[in-house]
Amino acid sequence: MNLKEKLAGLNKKGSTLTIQRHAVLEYLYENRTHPTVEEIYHSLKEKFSTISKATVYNTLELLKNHGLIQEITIEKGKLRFDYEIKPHHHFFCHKCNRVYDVDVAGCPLAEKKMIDGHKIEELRPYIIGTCSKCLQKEEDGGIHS
Amino acid sequence: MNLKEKLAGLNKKGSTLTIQRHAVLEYLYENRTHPTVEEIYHSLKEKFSTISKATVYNTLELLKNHGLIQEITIEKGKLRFDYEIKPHHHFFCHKCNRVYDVDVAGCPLAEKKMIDGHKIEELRPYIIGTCSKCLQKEEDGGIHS
DNA sequence: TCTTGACTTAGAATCATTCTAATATTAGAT
DNA sequence: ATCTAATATTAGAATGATTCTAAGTCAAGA
Repeated sequence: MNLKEKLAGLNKKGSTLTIQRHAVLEYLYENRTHPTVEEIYHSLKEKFSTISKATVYNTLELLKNHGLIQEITIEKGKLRFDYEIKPHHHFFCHKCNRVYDVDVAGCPLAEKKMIDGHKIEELRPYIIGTCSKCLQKEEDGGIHS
Repeated sequence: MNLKEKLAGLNKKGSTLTIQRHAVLEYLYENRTHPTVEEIYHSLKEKFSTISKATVYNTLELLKNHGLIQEITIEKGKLRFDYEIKPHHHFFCHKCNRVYDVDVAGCPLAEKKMIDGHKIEELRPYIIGTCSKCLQKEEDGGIHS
């Protein structure tokens, strides 16, 4: 879904499209790095010097509840958000704390609505490890040590 | 792996098996409800009135690093832990905040060591939704309303 | 234009986690 | 058994993320 559609989606669902909400969604549209709330807030603060953290949190919660963005709980103690809502896996590098999108075909849960009598509403397939960049660094270090 | 094996495992890996560490691991062995740190601490506090939260956190971190327990980041803002380390999916009910174990056969990541050049060290397959108990409650409510 | 409800704001409050510095315990050497 | 150095535990302070609060602002419809 493109940015305009999502912005329009907000209105349709009975929520006002304020300048702050526009800014948050636009930020996520332009930054596909799975930013933390702090990163989003800090960046928006430069454009809108009076924007409040509460507004950022409220907006992210609203967008999430409208199904327009995705919440990521891959890293302990802090939230990240993703503009992309199509189901996909996330890879978290515990060395550099980056989050990567990865495509994994053939997930047996992809089409399931229920499991063990529980209603499935969202999948959060997370993978933890060391990313290619960090592996490369370790290798470079290894050669000279 | 049974409790004795895990307790012995600690020693083998060069860590002292203190009474506190024993208590934490035993608590997880006996409580397979994926308890939060607060729940673990609160319960142990009744037996060991002087146990410190720092010790609980340190011990959980140690056990996790020794590969004896599993950390769960399914719920925003707080950690949970699982005695069971065999790969399995977790289901989080956002109505009652319970975490369930679920078995999902045929995960295409099960045997993979690498993905997109990243080294896979741990899988955290999380599912969010409404659990059977909460679905039942909603239904009961619906009948009478 | 007025009113009402929705939205934003700054900062306080809360909650989870980590840090700190002092004390206690352990394992290994004597 | 005693000593010692390293390791572990403790209480409470500090930090960091998130939520709450109360006051002020804005927006859409009468």
